[in-house]
Amino acid sequence: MDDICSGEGDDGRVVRDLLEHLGDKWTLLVVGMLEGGAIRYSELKNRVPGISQRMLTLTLKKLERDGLVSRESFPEIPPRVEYELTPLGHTLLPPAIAFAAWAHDSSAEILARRAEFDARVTR
Amino acid sequence: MDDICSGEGDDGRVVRDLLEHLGDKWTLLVVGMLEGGAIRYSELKNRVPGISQRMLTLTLKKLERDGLVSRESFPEIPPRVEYELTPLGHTLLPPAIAFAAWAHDSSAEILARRAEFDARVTR
DNA sequence: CGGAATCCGGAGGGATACTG
DNA sequence: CAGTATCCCTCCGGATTCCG
Repeated sequence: MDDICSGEGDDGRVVRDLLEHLGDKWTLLVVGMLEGGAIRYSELKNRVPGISQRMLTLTLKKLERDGLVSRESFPEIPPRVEYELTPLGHTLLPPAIAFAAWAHDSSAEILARRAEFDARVTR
Repeated sequence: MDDICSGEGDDGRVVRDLLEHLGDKWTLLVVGMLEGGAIRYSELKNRVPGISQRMLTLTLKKLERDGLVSRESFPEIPPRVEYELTPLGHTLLPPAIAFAAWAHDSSAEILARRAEFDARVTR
């Protein structure tokens, strides 16, 4: 398909940028966690195991900047901030889920192939 | 969906690893270029604009190790090496294309939101 | 032609401490 | 609680050179 490939034109560039953009260590995980609806910062942090405050904040800000996630802060004590997928953000869900499903379904075979390959090379 | 999320269990770990694995700078692009069938190293390098020899080699080796790509070298002069998606590799194509299509369709709106956001913050 | 090996700068990202 | 600010270090990945 040309969408993935095309080396020429601004279009290809943008697509590549987005791919790289979403492909970082945390973005897809965070998006996945937002599937269920609005959720607050600390809850998000709990559900994405291993993420640091710094990375969670940066990831959310990036997503907010791109219009994929909306942020609402409630001036209470203690403070509460909720994040939610925007309509645009929701459109990302199907491809992301398809991707995750593929990874889930293929992981066993991939691990097997990997072990096979390593055994062949190590010897 | 649990597939993207689940923090517990080896399963979640593997999926996350694969996501991170495929999410690097070049892997998806290379897979996309292989859609059309077997293709040789230099041709691949031409079609993935901006990739270095090092990264192309590393990416291909990683894909080969995971059983997504097969490598066949022809002992000729000059040497020729062809890469091709394995059946397992082909199963990655649909999700990857869905992803690229999303990026393609959404890029305009994302760029708009980004500009909007930046204007709001910069002021 | 198709790599492998080496060098190297800089971004990515973790840990920690502080603030409103 | 929800961040921000700093430090610091790993390792990704580009450029270059060498080999079969």
